[in-house]
Amino acid sequence: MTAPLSLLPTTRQVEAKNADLRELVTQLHRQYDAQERLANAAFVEASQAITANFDKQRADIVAQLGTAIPEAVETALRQKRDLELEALERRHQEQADARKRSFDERVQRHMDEVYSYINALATSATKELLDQHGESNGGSPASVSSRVKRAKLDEVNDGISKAADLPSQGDLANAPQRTVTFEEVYGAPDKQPQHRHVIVQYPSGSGKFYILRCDEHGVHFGEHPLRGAAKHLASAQHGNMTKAHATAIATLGHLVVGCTEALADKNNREVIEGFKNGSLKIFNANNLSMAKRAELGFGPLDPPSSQKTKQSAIITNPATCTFYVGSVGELKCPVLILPWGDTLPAGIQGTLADTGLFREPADDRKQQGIPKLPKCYRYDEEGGRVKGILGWAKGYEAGGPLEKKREFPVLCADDDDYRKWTVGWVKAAHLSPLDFGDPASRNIPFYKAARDYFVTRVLRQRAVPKQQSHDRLREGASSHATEDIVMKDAAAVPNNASESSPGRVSKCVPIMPKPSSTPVSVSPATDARLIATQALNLKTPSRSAFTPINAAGDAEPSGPRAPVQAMNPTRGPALRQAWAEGIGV
DNA sequence: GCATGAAGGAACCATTTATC
DNA sequence: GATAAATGGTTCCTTCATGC
Repeated sequence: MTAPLSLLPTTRQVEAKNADLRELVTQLHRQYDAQERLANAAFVEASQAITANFDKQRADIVAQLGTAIPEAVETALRQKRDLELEALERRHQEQADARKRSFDERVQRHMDEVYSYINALATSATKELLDQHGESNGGSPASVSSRVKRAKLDEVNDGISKAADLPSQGDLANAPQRTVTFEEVYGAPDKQPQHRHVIVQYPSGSGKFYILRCDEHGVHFGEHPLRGAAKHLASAQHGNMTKAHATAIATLGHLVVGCTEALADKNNREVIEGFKNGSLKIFNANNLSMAKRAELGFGPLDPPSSQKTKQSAIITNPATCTFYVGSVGELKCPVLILPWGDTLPAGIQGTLADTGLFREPADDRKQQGIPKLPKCYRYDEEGGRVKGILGWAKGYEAGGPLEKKREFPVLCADDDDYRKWTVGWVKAAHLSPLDFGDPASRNIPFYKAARDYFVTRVLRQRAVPKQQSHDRLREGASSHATEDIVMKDAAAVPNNASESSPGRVSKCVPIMPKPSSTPVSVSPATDARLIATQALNLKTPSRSAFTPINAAGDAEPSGPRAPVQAMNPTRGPALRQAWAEGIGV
C-alpha cells in the first residue's frame, strides 16, 4: 500500500495548479463580463445621444425657421443620424469581437500551459508507480491491485480533467471549475451574501461541499438545489441536458472551500428556515421581465425551440422604400417599408402622418377599428395629435432588449391595383426579404403588382432629384391622373355619407387615386387632404376610402371590399383576420 | 430479498408574454 | 384588464441499479 501513496504529492501538485487555473479563469470571466456590461451601457448611451442630437437639431431648425422643416434638410439630418448610428454599431461590434477573441486566447493559453504541466506530472507519476510494482511483482502490471491503481490514476486524471475541462469521463465529470469560500456562502458580520444557498455534499460522505447556481441565466435554487439544478439543465436553456446530479455538480456546482459537515448543516438550517418563513427569496432571473433582465445584465430568454429559426432571421432594421414579404403563417404579401417622414421616396406624395396611421391617442381607436400605435416609437405630438415619429422608444433602440419587437409602417401590396393598397404596421418578426430577381418570389401573391410599383414609382423617385419628384407628381396631376398617389389623411377627412358603416373606420387606410382636377397646393400634406376630400366626393369605384377591409367575418360591410374579393376569391375573412393579427392593422 | 440512491416522468404552480 | 399559452422550477412518484 506504500506505492499508491507515493502519488499523493503529485495529486496535490495537480490540484494546486488546477486551483490556480480556476481562480485565474474566474478572474478573467469577471473582467470580461464587466467589460461587456460597460461597453453595452456605453453603446446604448451613445445611440441615445445620437438620436437626441438629431431631435435637437431638428427642433432648433424648426424654431429658427418658424415653419415646417424643409424636406431636404430633414432628409439630410436623418441620413446623418443613420450613418452615425451605423458607424457606432459597427464599432461596437468590432470592439466586442476583439474583446471576445482576446478573452478566449488568454483562457486557452493558460489552460494549455496547465494541461501540459499536469500531463507531464501524470505521466511521470504513473511511470513511477508502474515501475515500483514491476520490481516487486516480476514486472507484471497485471499483478497490481487494479482497484488501488484505478483509484490513484483516477486521482491524477481527475486533476487533468479539471484543467482540461473534459467532463465526459465518468466520475471526472464531477469536477467543478469554480470555487467559493464558506464565508462567501454563509456571510460575514460585515458582508452578507447577495443570495443564500443550500450547501450539498456530493458525493454523499465525500467531504466535498457545493452550492449550485447558474450564473449564465441568473438562476438560484431552493431547498433541493441538486434536483433543481438538474431540472434546470434539462430545460431548453441548456439544450435539454441530462438530469444526472453529477452533471449538475460539474456544470453548476461551486466547490465551497473551508466547509465542513457541521458548517453546512448550520448554513442549511438557516437558509431553509428563511425559505420557509419568507425572509429569504430564491432569485431566478428567468422570472423577470425582459427589460429587467437586460437592466441586470442578463441576456434575453432563449426563445422556444420552435421559434429559434424564425427569430434568428428577424429583420429589425429594414431598409425604407424597399419591398419585403410580410408573412402570417402561410399567408404572404409584399409590403413596402415606408419612411418615417416624407413618403415621396416610396412613391407616395405626402408624409407618413398623411396616411392616417397616426390618430389622436385620446380618441377611441379600438372602437373605430384603428390599431393602437406601436409602443416601439417615441412620437412627435402636438396638442394630443401625433405628427410623426421621433425615434425608438426605450428598449427598442439598436441592441435593446425589445429590438426584435419593433413594428414598421408599411404599404401592403394586397391587391393587383396599387391604388387599392392599404397602409398599416407590420411586426419585425413577420418580415422576410423579397428578391424580385428570385423566381421563387413569383409565387408570392401580388408579386407582379409590387414589382411594377417598385420599378415605376420607387425607382423613378430615386432617379430624379427630390424637388423634381414633387413637381413631377404635382404636374402629373394632369397627365398621369390615375397613376399618381397621394395619401388620404383619415384623421382629417370626415366620414363620407356614402360610407356603408358610418363611424367604423378602417384599420388600414387605403391609398387613393389622385383626380385630374386636383389643384396644386403648397404643402404636400394639405394637398393630400384636399385631394382625398375631393376624392371622396367623386364617383369612385364601389370601394370607399374607409372600407374596413380587415374586419373579420360577417361584420364586414359587403359593398366596398367586394371588388377585391371578386378579383381574389381566395381572400376570405380568415385571411383578413390573419392579416389583422399579423400585421397589426 | 431488501434498502438505498439516482434518473426520469408527470403534475402542479408561478411567471411572462401574446392576444383580445 | 382578462385570458390563454408557453416556459421553467419544485415536488412527488416510479423504475432501475447497486450494495449488503
